Amino acid sequence: MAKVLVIEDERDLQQVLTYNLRQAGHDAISAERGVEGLRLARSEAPDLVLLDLMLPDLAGTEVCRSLKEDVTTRAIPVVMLTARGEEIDRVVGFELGADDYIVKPFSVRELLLRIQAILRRASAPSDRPPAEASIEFGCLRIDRDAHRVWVDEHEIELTALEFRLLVTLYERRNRVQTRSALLDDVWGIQADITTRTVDTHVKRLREKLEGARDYVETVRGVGYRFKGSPDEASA
Amino acid sequence: MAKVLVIEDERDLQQVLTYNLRQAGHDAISAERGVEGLRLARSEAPDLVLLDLMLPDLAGTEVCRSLKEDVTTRAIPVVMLTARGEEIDRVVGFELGADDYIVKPFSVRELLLRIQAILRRASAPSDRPPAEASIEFGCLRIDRDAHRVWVDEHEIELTALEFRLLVTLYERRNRVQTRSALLDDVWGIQADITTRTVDTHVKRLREKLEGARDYVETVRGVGYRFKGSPDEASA
DNA sequence: TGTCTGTGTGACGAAACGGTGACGACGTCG
DNA sequence: CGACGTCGTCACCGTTTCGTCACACAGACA
Repeated sequence: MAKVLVIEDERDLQQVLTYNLRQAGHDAISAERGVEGLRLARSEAPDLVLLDLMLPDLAGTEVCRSLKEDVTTRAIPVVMLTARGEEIDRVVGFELGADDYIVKPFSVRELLLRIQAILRRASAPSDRPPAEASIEFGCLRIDRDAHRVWVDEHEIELTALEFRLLVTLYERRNRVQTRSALLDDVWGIQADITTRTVDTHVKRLREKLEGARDYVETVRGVGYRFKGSPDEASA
Repeated sequence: MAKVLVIEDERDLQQVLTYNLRQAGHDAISAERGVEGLRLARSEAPDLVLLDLMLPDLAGTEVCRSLKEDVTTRAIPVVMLTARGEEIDRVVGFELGADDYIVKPFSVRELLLRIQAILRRASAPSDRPPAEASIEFGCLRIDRDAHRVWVDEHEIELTALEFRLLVTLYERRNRVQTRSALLDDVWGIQADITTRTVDTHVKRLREKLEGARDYVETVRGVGYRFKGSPDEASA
């Protein structure tokens, strides 16, 4: 399906990862050190990189930065692995350009799902316009780059989390997102969060959305859905 | 019906299981230890493995892992049995590749129902196209992603349960679904539900379906059936 | 036609679900 | 250090949804 480069020094974990990736039909290659990983990333042109943050030589963050600085590897999605102890601020990971972020111990199943999602997002940029930087939707305007949102020409202040929640819902408009799907996509996979937390943040988001609050619909017993415009819905 | 391998060291429980499996028309073989179980799994090619998590020699988790690593046994569905005390995180079970998961004490009937469901799922994965996201059928339109349903261009509001019931019936259109089959597929695995409950929900569904209500037919003495279009029916 | 079994229907109590406000933990910044 | 902002969790409450029951009704069969 796709070629995945695993950069991970712990042998056991590396084995588990490559094994499961191959099980899932992927092509897996691996490196134990950062420099080797960078080399492979350039020569093998993987579709995705799984990167441990703790490596013997280079810090994972450095590897990530390098990957994102190099023109030949810049476009490759990076998924970071971090132990629970070393919890970086999630934002730092995304700042470095990581596309996703997983805290150990994680479930292999969930990891694979995430990889699928990222590959899908990366591989099919054609059927869905590759994330517009600026979104205009009814009375709502979102500037992704600037992380700013306006409702009826008047700016509202969202936290980073609320912003991600809004954008995620918007990107999947007209599709119900279950709470766990949202936890995956917005929070980043950590299952140690109550699903009710999603509700709370939806509430906070709605409050701030004021006149645009009705775009976020509740689907009882299932999850939440961003209401697309009528014509889009029927399309 | 199917060949089931029971790997369970407690004699009593093993007896009960094999007895009931045979009662239900299955072919049951059993092992008391993990290694023996693995051997039988390879030589007997069962259709399903019932695996206790607590075994005298190997841990059930190890057995499961081995089953899933071996090419010849990989495809066999595994159902895990665990005592309530040893509650594993459910995710761990699925990580190991278990297909289902039952906590003791369980009702034999429930176990059998689960086994049925898994066998049904495993036996016919290919004959049916992977579920269309949008369904158009006569005056009925179903959008699975959005969880919305229209009858004659006019949207109707279904509860989550009603939606699942409708989709399930539709997916198996032209085939009668017994009440217990529906309980399995729509309700999940709550065996503690009266079959009459199905009737009630069919009634509620029909009410909301208005002009499309006749798609849901009653087959007296058997169950319910979604009436496919005439040409499909004869196909 | 009468009986018997199986299904439709309406009502009711219990449980589940989601919205909401409050609280404490944590990190940041002045 | 204290004030502030953000986030995760919890408890409460109104509403919806669900499961069950009793009874009416319909089809099968003699």
